[in-house]
Amino acid sequence: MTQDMTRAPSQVCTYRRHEFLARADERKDYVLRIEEGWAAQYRLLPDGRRQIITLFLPGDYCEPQWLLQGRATLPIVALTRVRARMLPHSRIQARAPHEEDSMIRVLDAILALLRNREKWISNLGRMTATERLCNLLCELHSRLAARNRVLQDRCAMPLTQYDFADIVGISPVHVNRVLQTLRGEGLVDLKGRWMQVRDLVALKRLGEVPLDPEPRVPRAA
Amino acid sequence: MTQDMTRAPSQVCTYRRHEFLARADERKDYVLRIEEGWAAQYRLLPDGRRQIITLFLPGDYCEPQWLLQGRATLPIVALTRVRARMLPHSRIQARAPHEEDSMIRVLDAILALLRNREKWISNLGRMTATERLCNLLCELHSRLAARNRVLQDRCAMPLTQYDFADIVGISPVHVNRVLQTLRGEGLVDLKGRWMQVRDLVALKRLGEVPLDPEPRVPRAA
DNA sequence: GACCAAAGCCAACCTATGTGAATTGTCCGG
DNA sequence: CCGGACAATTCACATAGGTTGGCTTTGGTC
Repeated sequence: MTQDMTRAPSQVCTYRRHEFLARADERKDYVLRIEEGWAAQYRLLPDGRRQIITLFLPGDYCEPQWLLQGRATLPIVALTRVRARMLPHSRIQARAPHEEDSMIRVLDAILALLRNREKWISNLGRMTATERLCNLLCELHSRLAARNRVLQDRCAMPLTQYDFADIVGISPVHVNRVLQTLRGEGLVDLKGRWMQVRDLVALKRLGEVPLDPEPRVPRAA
Repeated sequence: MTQDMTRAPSQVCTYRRHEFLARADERKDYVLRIEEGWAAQYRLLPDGRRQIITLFLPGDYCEPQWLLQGRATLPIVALTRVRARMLPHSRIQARAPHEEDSMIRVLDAILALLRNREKWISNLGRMTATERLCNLLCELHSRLAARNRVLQDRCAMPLTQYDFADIVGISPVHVNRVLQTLRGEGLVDLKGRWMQVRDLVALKRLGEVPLDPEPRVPRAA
């Protein structure tokens, strides 16, 4: 369980669209690293309203906190066909700090999640529908770019308008309205599972993507 | 720096209302444990819109992730007079796992934050103003109860209606409307920095506080 | 015990976004 | 090439919640 465990090629698993990578409260003695495809973690209200909490893209660790808590808290569903690598906890712990899939890297991923949620919370709480969508598109664009998955100004965009709705907390109909406008103004074009970003700067401006991350005085002061 | 460092009584600091416990991007080589008072972490949009991301109550570690990232990401402001204990990283690392303020405890706090944000995201994204407020009130009630700060059905409630607004993402005026209704229906009474919970069950029901945490089939399936 | 600022409250009006339901487009397997 | 299912689009109408502005109460301070 030392040499073999840490050297052996880790297991690869695949999921079809709509298949679960995790269910709520399931035990997990591994962490996934997504190689291909998209997945979403969500919460469901009793009456069927759904809110997507996290998006997992290629290269992301899917639920790094499984390492620490040993179980899933929310369901995770594949939005496309997904290929992922299973990284058993033991394997991660055996890695040297600088190596791929080491403890440090996974902890870092947890911190990144935490910070991303700060952003999502302020999006949902304080931004308009248009701002939220632009902000999301910018986020996806930059995450994909960081993984070399943007060619020219085009990248894959497997999310349906229903998915968008469940991420930015608006209705599917309104998603459609906003996307039409953005398309009309020549900012982005979503068509057939692909996104073409025509004016990234304008998109960032609309999405309030922080150019100056400096805080001001709080309202109360 | 071994014996002395880990045994010496850690430094206590106090902040007045509206004073900063942290500013964005400040270096932090300690974690705070709130002993008394409330604090809030927030994001500010360029035009002044504010969204509170985290509330820190007595007993909470204020920004456990400072341990891992060594710096603050967002400003934290005192909502009341606050007394907090400074726990230097070195001190935390020197603790045995079962002790107070050990590494494990702090990591646990990070995970708790992560999970709490899942809830806040789904609140903001998919619940109505009334649901959000009820849910928040339930959360605060239970967090205070866990720290033995609820007597009978009363507890301190230092948040102003502006604060509520910036937490649940609605306008202060609407906070007022909703609170009036809740008061009128005999569910809760917010008056002069105190909250009296008159019907906790009804409050939880309105706030969608999960009675069955089981997930259903996602919309897409 | 008067004063001031902050917090709470209220009403009239307005708009961003939701809802319901029907129509069209697209893709995939047989 | 056809049928079915899902996705996108449209439209008419409804409403939750935002905004503005003014008034009142509260609580802390000198």
